[in-house]
Amino acid sequence: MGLAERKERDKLELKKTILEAAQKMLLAHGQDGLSIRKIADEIEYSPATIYLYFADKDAILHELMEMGFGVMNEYMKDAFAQKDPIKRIHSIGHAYIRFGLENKDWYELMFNSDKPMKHIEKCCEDWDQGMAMFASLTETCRQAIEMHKMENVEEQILALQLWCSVHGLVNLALTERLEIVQQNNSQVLIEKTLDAIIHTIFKK
Amino acid sequence: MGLAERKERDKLELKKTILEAAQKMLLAHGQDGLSIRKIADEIEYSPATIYLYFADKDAILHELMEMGFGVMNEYMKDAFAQKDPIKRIHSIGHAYIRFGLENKDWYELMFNSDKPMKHIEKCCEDWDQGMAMFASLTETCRQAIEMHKMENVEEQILALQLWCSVHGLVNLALTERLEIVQQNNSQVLIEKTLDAIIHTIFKK
DNA sequence: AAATATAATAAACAGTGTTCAGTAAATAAT
DNA sequence: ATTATTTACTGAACACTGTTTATTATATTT
Repeated sequence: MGLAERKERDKLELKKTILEAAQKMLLAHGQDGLSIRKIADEIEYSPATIYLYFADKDAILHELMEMGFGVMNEYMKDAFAQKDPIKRIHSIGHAYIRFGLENKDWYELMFNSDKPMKHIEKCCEDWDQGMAMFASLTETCRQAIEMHKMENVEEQILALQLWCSVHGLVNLALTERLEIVQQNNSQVLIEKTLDAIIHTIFKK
Repeated sequence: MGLAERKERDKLELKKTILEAAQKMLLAHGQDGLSIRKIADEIEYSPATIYLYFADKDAILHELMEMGFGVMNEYMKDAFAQKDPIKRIHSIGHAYIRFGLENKDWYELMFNSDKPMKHIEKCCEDWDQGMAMFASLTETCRQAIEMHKMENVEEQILALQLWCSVHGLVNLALTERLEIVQQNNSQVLIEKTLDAIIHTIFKK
């Protein structure tokens, strides 16, 4: 059955080509500049062909989202490797923010857009990479709580507290709300705020 | 010149009618379901007419955003009236989150969408209501810092720390990221996280 | 009554996601 | 080798979107 297999490979091949064109467009023109017709144009197929490989646009955005987590993991690798849990939290925060600011379109897809989530609902899938990342953060928080002998602190709540802070910070920055409210150098402002967040939690 | 004035009034009248139809659509079907052609249909004018009253769709979304701040102010009124600055911060946080969760489409427009911001840039206007709200929060932080004799805490940074936390929390909830990561009752989770944020900052 | 200014629009342009009937080519069965 | 069937693909249409422009109808001035 070598023939059937080659066929299968060819199908995957075109699917990959579509996704590559989609990624190129996302990075060049953002989610708004990403259209199925333009993808079709780019890969020199008709728009209808794309629907033989993806259920709809949401499905494409979902796959792009998964690719985005791949990019993010690169940013987070070193941070998660840190031994000391509190230093690790600091590094994770920094890496998270840096990823967000440097990859607006990936970030949008992974943490804001409802379109990949719609696909997840439709197909009864999971937001598994997001869940995995949060689980890792929660585990780091557990270690930090243990190490610092913090009382009455739930690891889940602490993890969420950290996540929503950096998530909010990144979003305010990406949507131009920060620089309008405060003319200061945004980069420095963000840095100082992240430091403040972590310091207030783990102050000695 | 009573006639010219009546004309002027009539122009404002139709502008108001357009905005009312737009608001109705926003609340019924969200920003995606809000189209100029549907507004035109609703008010029984041609789409082109709307462009005699608004430069483009961004201008309409910007006016809606301003209306959104009106709605939000209702939510915040009691909170800002609190005497004790720390209780006030708590109340503001609660009111902010409640507003966000109960008014997804307003919130989106005010704090996430780039379209009203594009209009602000184009017309060299200000995000004045957003700035005013942040200024009030900053002033409350100044009072809290003074009262608690907190050292090495900048009011601006503290205000931003609070804002980005609740902003992040609201966004995670509105985009369905919360309930996926954590199956617990989201409402309770949010409540506990807000309490934790404020407790870690102002712990005795 | 004629000239002018105002208000509204029909129609077009260029784009979007998506569906479906139909075609051409490759494979399978006879 | 010829026919039948499956597979891969597409043209064209549908129902939308924001926006512009030339034109028309109405109202106001002269």
